Amino acid sequence: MPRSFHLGEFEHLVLLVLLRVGPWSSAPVLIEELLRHTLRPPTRGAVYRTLDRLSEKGFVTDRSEVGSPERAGLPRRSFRVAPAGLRALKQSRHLLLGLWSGLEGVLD
Amino acid sequence: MPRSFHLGEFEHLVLLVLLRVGPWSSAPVLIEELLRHTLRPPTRGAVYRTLDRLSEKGFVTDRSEVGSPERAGLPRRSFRVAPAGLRALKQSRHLLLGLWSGLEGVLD
DNA sequence: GAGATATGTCGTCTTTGTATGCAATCAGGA
DNA sequence: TCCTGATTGCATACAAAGACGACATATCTC
Repeated sequence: MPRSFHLGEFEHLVLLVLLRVGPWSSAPVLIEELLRHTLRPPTRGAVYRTLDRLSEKGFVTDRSEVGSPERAGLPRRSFRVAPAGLRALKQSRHLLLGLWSGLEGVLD
Repeated sequence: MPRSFHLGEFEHLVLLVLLRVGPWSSAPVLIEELLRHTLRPPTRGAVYRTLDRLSEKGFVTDRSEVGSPERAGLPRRSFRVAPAGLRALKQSRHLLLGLWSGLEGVLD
């Protein structure tokens, strides 16, 4: 997939979930949302790795907040979908919608 | 993703395309259809490997026809989506539709 | 402090994705 | 019939993605 922008399956999910929960969310929040939608509980390691990769690709922007102990358990790292990430999401969506078109009956 | 049924990104595409082109299609036909929908030209090797894996997982059924030289260049191996494959496709679709819901404006 | 809980990192392994190249098959013409 | 080139199937090798689990660090409560 060296073709620059192809999202892996899990990368796709993580990116989508990040878009849902909103800008500057932390990994635990993403994990919680993932759990709500899929039944599989992803390990934190998997999520962080994926976020790293998405970050390297420029699909998400991340920032670390060191000195803001506002509330209990405040995360140090938060993420948001970058423009390129949004583009990739749109692209995947269009592709799938196109492939599904005409199969509505078969696929429920 | 050892979780039995998770489709990889490309596996998903190949399975979907197989569903589109119809039961007992050959790899070249799938490749052609893939080209029509995605802009990336997958190599034959990639498609065959993916079909092998889908077959191992029970998502596609394949058969080899040896003695049917009906027409020019008739393929020897053809594939169809197995029930488990259809289930996996439905599942992926439901998941994505769920994650997209509410984001229509953002994702076009 | 001390213990419990929450958060982030990393090494390692398995699974997927991709490219390359060889072997077999087949069509069509010399 | 025997080349020749195109098509098809597959093995091999390797890169990227996904997953797990152990470890480290922080934070809260007491």
